[in-house]
Amino acid sequence: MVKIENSKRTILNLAESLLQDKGFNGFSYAHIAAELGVKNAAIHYHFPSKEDLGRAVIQRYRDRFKLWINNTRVKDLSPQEKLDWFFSIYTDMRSDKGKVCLVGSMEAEFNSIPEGLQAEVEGLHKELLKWLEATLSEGRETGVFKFNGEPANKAALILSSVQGALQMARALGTKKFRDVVEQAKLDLLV
Amino acid sequence: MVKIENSKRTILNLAESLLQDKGFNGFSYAHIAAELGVKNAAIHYHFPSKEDLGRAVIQRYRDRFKLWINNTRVKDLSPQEKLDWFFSIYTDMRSDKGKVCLVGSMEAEFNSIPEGLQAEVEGLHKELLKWLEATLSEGRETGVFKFNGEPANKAALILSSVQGALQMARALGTKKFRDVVEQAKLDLLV
DNA sequence: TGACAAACTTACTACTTAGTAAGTAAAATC
DNA sequence: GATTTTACTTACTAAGTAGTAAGTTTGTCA
Repeated sequence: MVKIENSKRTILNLAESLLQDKGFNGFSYAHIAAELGVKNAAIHYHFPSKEDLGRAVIQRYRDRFKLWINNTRVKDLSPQEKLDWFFSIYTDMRSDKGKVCLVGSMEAEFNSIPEGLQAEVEGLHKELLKWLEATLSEGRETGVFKFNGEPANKAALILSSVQGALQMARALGTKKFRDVVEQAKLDLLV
Repeated sequence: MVKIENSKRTILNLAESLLQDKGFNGFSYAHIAAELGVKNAAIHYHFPSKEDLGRAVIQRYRDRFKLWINNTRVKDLSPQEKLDWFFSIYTDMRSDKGKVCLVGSMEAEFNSIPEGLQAEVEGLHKELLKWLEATLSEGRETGVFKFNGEPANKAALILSSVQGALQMARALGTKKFRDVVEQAKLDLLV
């Protein structure tokens, strides 16, 4: 008997990775089991249904994001540094086997995933937007960012564009992703 | 015996719709057959493999886009009108049962679709970008658009953002999609 | 030391998947 | 009018899917 927490965490890690690589309909319990060297039923023991597994992955992601943004390491950064940190999350995904944003992956397949997952995705997306909006707002007030319109709309545009850019990079290469990030920064220049 | 062209076209219409609704891994030959009131094998008669069907959908989409942009209806428009026409394509997708961009849908599942499809998606994405870049270039030269940096990068950002915004709208509603489009226009204002 | 519970395996079910081979009815072509 | 071609249906196959029930091993704790 190995430690509970390790098995469960390893499954979540693999599921998260597969979600961002192949999509929810693109991986199966058999893939996870094979990779871990266990049987299918072992995965069902920890996560009875695929919906349970998907929900757990997103819930963990949400918790992690909340922890990050409330950590002084991020909280005390300047708006520009906060934005750079934000972009670096996506740059890291691109570097990590060309993964895409969890939210984008699930929203592309939104109408063929369980409802419980849809609700979880909605929650995560709102949290990402809210933080980005606050960061853009703070940056404009302190005069380091410049843009027209509502911070909420600018946040929606920037988040959509990095989400889309990670997908674009799969067909057109990493350079295209970097171009989008650079353009997004350029469009905030005072 | 019904007409060849009608059957084939009906299958393509349904497949395109399902691709933009559920994703490549989210629909099956059985779905199409049931909807059309025929048997599975009838679909295989027209498109031997699912890869053949997917390729045909994207090839038709590429042909359609080429026809549109070379038609005087679009070719003779002003840069602003061209951009509005471009955005209207995506607005129409959103109105049509919350569909997403074909390219975004396939790129989200890129690593779990056949290689022949990947190549076709790459081609389509390049064509979309090329046209948008030319339109932005023309608009900046004639003084109706204003932006920093390369037109190619601005095109990549705008295309990524509408692609991402259609996905975002599935979780957060149509208003969010419209907000992104308005912000994109605002960011081009002279 | 014995009961219990955690973390599995074995062995399975019911269903869906893409894909095929052989047959059939009707339309088009010679 | 006979032959061929088109557009299917019928009837499969082999593989993969999520999920379950019952048994087994192994560590923990009273």
